[in-house]
Amino acid sequence: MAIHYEPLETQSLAKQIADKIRSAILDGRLKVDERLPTEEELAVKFAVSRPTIREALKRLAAQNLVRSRRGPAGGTFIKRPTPDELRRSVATSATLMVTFGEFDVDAITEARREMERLCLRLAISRRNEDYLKRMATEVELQRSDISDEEFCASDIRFHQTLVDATANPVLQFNMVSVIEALQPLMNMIANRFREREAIVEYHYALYRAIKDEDLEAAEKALDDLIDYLCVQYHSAQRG
Amino acid sequence: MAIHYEPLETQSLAKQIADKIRSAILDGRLKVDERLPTEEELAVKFAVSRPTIREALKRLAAQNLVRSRRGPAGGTFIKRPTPDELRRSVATSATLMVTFGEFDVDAITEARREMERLCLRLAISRRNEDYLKRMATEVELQRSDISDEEFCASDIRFHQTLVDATANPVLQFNMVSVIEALQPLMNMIANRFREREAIVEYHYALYRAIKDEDLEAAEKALDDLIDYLCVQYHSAQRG
DNA sequence: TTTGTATATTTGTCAAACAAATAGATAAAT
DNA sequence: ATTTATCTATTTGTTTGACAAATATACAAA
Repeated sequence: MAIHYEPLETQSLAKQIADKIRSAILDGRLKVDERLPTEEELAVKFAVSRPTIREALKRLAAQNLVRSRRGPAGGTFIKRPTPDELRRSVATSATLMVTFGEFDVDAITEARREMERLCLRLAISRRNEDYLKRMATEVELQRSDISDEEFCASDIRFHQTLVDATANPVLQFNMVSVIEALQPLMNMIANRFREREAIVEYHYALYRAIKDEDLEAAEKALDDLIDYLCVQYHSAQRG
Repeated sequence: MAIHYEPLETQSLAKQIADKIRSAILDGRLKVDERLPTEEELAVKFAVSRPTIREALKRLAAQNLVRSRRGPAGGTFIKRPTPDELRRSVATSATLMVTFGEFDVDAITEARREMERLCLRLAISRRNEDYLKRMATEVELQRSDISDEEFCASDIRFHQTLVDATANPVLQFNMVSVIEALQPLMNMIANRFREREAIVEYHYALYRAIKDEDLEAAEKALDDLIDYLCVQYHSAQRG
């Protein structure tokens, strides 16, 4: 019988130190804007050299958990990651899941259909002129003569606005990854004029339905849009 | 009028280098398992010192994008983050959003109610004995005499299993943050025996409804559970 | 054929120093 | 007296050079 030994994994000192400080931040033993000791002092405290301490701090900086400033009043401070940084981090994770094939197209479209439908319902029940105006602006833009990149960017903004209209930050946070995950597919089919035109019309139908507070029409427009994207995708796969 | 100058932000060399390599990874110019040049060579290539290169690589390591090994066949390799690492990263981001007050309890419960209801529908339509068995096991466990920590962990597993039953990896990925986000609230009320008992009964009702493919009963059980959590939370706030 | 050993390579760590930014104190000029 | 310039101390940013530790490869010995 094969004996399974412990990983024994002697991790690098820098990683161990980074993990210690991170958990101190996450469970509140270190508070936001608090100043860490200087790198020199940390080196003494952890009995390692300054470069090792720096590697640890850079790991934390990569996760937006600390920031550093030079000078006498400088140092390394506990930082509160901004919502935008956290959203961006989630979006990156979602993109990696897609590029490494963890999400198949069917799963992505199903999730998006279900979740965006849900957002639709809430958006209509909280109908708000401001968001409607922003959606109309994006549709206008998409009808005009813009580049494929601008079209894709506008597409993202259109759907994100729809999600923002739910007035629910948790849904907004989660939809980032779903919208982002579908983007490669959008890019693929956005460079054909006919496809773009069709998509804009679905967007307009969606906008109108929300404006009229017509849930049924809105759900149909969303279904049609996603069905259309699926068909286009599968035909592109064959062709 | 105050003039707003550009940030002018001269970022550290290590950060610039890390960002360059990261974008090369993300848009596929560097492929998984590919070996980067040695730290020495990178130092020459970017015209900086080795510690600076190392700080850059450690930033990437913190994001699970590279791994390093010592020795002749060692070096720094492009790594594909595992789904679990990415989920953990999302969970951490969600936790930070909660602890920094970006999500209020109403938004969290609304999102969870809506999204878990959606998962419920899919889970029933894809009813699977394996997942049902796992849910039953968790309910049994929750009925037994376990610590509060174990109870909370089991609660997470119960709901995660429900989500897994949708067989949709995108939903699974997203629900991590919603389930995680509600956890502080769970912890708060899990240390009272009566509350625990009530929660288990809702879990059991949920399990039974899915087993019987009774969507209506399942939605009611979920609603009741979340309503109960809300009531408990608000009474705890007052008390 | 197996086992041990040397060797080269590469990351991990350390030590000491200088560069650059910057807050605060001090001196100079108006 | 108030502003401006300069100095100084402090802290992160970066460099250099070195040694330690791990490990794949080749080679020698049993």
